Amino acid sequence: MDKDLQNKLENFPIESFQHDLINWYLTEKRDLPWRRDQDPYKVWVSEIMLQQTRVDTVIPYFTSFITKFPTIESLADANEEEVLKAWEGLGYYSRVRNLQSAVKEVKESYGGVVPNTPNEISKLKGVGPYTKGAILSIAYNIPEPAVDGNVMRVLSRILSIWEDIAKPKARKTFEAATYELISKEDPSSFNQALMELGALICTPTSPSCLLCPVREHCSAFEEGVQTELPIKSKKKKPKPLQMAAAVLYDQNSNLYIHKRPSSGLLAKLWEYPNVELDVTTGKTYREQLVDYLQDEYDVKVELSELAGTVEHIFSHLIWNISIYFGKVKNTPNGDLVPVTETELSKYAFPVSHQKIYQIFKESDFNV
DNA sequence: CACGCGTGGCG
DNA sequence: TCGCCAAGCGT
Repeated sequence: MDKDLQNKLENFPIESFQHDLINWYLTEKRDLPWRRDQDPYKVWVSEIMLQQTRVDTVIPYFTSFITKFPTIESLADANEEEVLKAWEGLGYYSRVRNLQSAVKEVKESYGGVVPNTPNEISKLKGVGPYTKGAILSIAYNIPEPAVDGNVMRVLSRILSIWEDIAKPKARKTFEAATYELISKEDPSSFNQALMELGALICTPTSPSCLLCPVREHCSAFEEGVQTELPIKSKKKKPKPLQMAAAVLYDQNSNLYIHKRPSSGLLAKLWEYPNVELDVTTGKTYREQLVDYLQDEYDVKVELSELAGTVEHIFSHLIWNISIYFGKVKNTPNGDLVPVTETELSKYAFPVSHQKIYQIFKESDFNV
């Protein structure tokens, strides 16, 4: 461990800090659906959903997901399409594909019981250092660090750690500190309390230090630098791409959709056929889309004029999608699947493609 | 290590 | 309007 940090921890009133933090948590913690019991499966599902996702967003998804898949076994045996549908709109879809894969592994190799050792649980797909510590501490009361963005922010202030928390190696520093600070009597409450404090009091831009149960232990507050911490380097801007998408239909009122590849962006989700446009050619977007539909799906179409646009912002890129409608003139190849509008609700789409369908539905375009 | 990987909310 | 997210993980 860093010598300076070691020095800070030696002079830190650990027991008093634990006591003040945990007592605050036990009094003030929110009544969240995944805190009703310590079922390791439910703790696991909640931790995966909460990765990079707000509590308010997760709550309805968690409730309905647990209703649909109440146990390890039910999720392991579930149809993949149905599982993706339950995640539709939550984002980071590899989370749920990895979760189902890991749950199958638990069913087959661990008798359906979530393992309770760091080694075994780390081998499960989608369970990284944070989720490992969260499940072990919250479900099994094992004193392992669960270092997320909240914990790094809170501890960077408490201990005045000026390390860039955007760098992967910073997590090591905070794990080392947490090993020293964590309550051996109640590691579950301790870890959750750090995160709860980060969510409710020790917030990123304007922390409520006057309400903080541990401000007398906080180095940054003492120095008046709480808003300078944590140090976090900037991410780079997403790169904009021009896209065109087609809502295709036939004389039987079928719509034509395509399943995305099993890896990469929005893997295994469904979409309306679309193509990235080359803005350097002389061809119009509409012409490029017609050519693409012919080349990719062997389909001839009668395409409308521009019907609308949809923007889809990812963390690393932006799709600017121009929307067209089109009647198919022949039967497309098997990569384009005809479905009725009723059947659409069984397929999981990214939000941008739900918006594309909305534009189609709300238009006065007659199918 | 750097980057790919979603989405909706907020100051 | 727009940057910055919010309980990260896989490669």
